[in-house]
Amino acid sequence: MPKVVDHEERRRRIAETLRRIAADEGLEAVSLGQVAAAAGISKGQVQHYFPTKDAMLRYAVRTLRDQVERQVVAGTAGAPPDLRAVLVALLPLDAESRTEALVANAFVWRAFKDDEIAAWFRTGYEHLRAALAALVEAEHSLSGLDAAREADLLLALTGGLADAVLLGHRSGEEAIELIDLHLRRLAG
Amino acid sequence: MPKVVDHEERRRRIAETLRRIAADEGLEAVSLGQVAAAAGISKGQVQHYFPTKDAMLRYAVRTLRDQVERQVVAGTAGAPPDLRAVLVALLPLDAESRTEALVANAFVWRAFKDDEIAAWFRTGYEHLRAALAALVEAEHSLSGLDAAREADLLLALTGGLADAVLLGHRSGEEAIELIDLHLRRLAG
DNA sequence: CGTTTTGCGATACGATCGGATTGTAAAGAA
DNA sequence: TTCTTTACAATCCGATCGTATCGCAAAACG
Repeated sequence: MPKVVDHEERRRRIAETLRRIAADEGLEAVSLGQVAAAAGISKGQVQHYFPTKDAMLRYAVRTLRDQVERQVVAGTAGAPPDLRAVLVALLPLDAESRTEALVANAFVWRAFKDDEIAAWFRTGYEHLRAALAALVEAEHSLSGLDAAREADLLLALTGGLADAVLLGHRSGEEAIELIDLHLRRLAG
Repeated sequence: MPKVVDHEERRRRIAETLRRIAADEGLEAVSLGQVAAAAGISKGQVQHYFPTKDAMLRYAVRTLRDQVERQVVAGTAGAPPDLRAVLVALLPLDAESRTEALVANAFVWRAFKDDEIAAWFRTGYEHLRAALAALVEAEHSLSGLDAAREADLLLALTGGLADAVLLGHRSGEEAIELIDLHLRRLAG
């Protein structure tokens, strides 16, 4: 065998390039040639690591979810689990999370045609839902509330705010204020 | 001059076909050939009414917004202006509004690359925001609230719920229940 | 009636797509 | 060393894309 290479590392680098293109120019700008050129490698090499374009897209989605989860964990690290901090961490406030949100949104609508991508988004949604419900339950100021239902509400609200921020309809500060307004009302 | 034709009517028919394809198979499946074939006309005729593909897409967005506004008005017609009814009308509950929501979502991300489309979405958002604020203000059970802020909250919440319903994460009934939960809390 | 204008079908063009094929250099295995 | 396998580059293929162009029939206008 020739050069010993870390296959997973190559795939990760290609997927990162793919996501950068998807965030910058849209998912429809993602092609084998574009990805290869942007990654500084040949089309053949891309094909060597991904049998088809769909496989490449699926891999990019899979590793994106890992990245988002890491981002949320990092955004709330050090402190005790705090409901507000998690919600704020879900907003696209810095360039990095903005890129992630853009890519996620670009991929979401592929889920309608690709069951595997749909499954990734569904489990991601369920994880987040469960985590939020647990945080609601743990918050002493929110005792007496239906945690699952409030988690659904918070998830929808934060998702809508994230879209509004992403599209420039609201600023990040406004979104945080609205989250605080809602939480204040929850607490009584 | 030959056959007297209603240009606007032709364009409307083409735009409708385009939106149907976008909803069924995604925006990337929209091509001149596909639209022409689905509309039962020739590629040349499509070109005759739209100089470029972008012009066609922009027209489709413009008329979509009119359609959505008509839908919301129709969904709340006859009755006095009712905040809850408007919010529910924004959810993709039937096949028609589901298609509209799908198309709108497919187009939203084009707004990043097309300032004209971005402007259409922005004004649509502002209209909706103003309308909701007026309804909040009019609702006697909600007196004493910051109408503009509550409208933002409601818009984000409903938007997030609409996405969740569209993606199959929540059912329409669940979404309505969550809206009611929020409204009940608003009312005190 | 003839001229001009318009609606629109047909087709050609160059670019780009995803994917398949082929060639080749490098490096362990024999 | 020789053989085999792997990493990857280069190129080709057929399909499809958006757009441009050509041609012609129909109809209002002189």
